[in-house]
Amino acid sequence: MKEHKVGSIRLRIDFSQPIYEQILDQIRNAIAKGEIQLGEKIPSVRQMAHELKINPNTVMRAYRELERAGLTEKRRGQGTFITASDEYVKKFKTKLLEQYIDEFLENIEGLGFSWADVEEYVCKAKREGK
Amino acid sequence: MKEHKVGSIRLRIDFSQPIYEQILDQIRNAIAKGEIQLGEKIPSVRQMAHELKINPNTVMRAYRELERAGLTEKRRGQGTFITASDEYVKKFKTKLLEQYIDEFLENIEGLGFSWADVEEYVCKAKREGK
DNA sequence: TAAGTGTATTATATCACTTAATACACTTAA
DNA sequence: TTAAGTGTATTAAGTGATATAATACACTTA
Repeated sequence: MKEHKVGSIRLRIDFSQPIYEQILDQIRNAIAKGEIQLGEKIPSVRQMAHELKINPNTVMRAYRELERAGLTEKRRGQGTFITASDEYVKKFKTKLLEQYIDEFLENIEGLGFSWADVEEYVCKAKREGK
Repeated sequence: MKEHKVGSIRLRIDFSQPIYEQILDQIRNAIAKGEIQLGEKIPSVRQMAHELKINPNTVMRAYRELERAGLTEKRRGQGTFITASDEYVKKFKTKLLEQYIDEFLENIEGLGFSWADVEEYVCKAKREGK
């Protein structure tokens, strides 16, 4: 449960999930939230590995997935950069939201709650969360 | 992605998750949905293992977790039974719902959508889902 | 007593994840 | 040209979770 700041990126790594997945998720979310500027260079594989005290291969895997998602672009000898498309990030955020919603609806489906019940609990959770 | 019917329980087992977790989740949900009667005897470890063509130890693990969650009660020489408390199931369902809601809110937090936006997408997903 | 329960143990196999060491290709700046 | 810093690739090994296998024990019921 350590909190690191690598470059402009805040990362919380624990043992709940694979490390590469945590890095992937958190950078992805940071992009969606606008915490990382479009076009910005993110820390190199080696620097990230060094600061998080993990293996470069693990960072590599996270970065590879980021590129597969179309969120970053790598330039040999220069580094890894956030894909500079506002439009794409917007689409990506929407896709993320819809994915989370589908997952949520699937989870609660058949639990026997009316939608009014669900809404009430959501409101309660929102009040308590903040 | 095979569909089995063991006793009164429908089970879909695939390779997306650990087998014991799928059994656990699906029996838990079946209880919450009322698809399994309270007090009912569920298939024995051996029968379940035989029908799903998996190892008894794997079934055991699922059943152990079910008991840890307070949903079942085992009687040596007799079998495993659903805990006969309507009240407890009700509490359990509420806890499940709240857990799913928390997870959902945490996921979408900071994506930059207003709550009105989220509600709109939820409505859309509900229409398309059914 | 026999058959059917849950339980426990030990051993083995497989896979995902992670680390480690090393080498190569490319870019930039001194 | 050279050195340092990039991403990339490969091979090997270690670890833990998951699953299987074989076997034995304790209990309940018919």
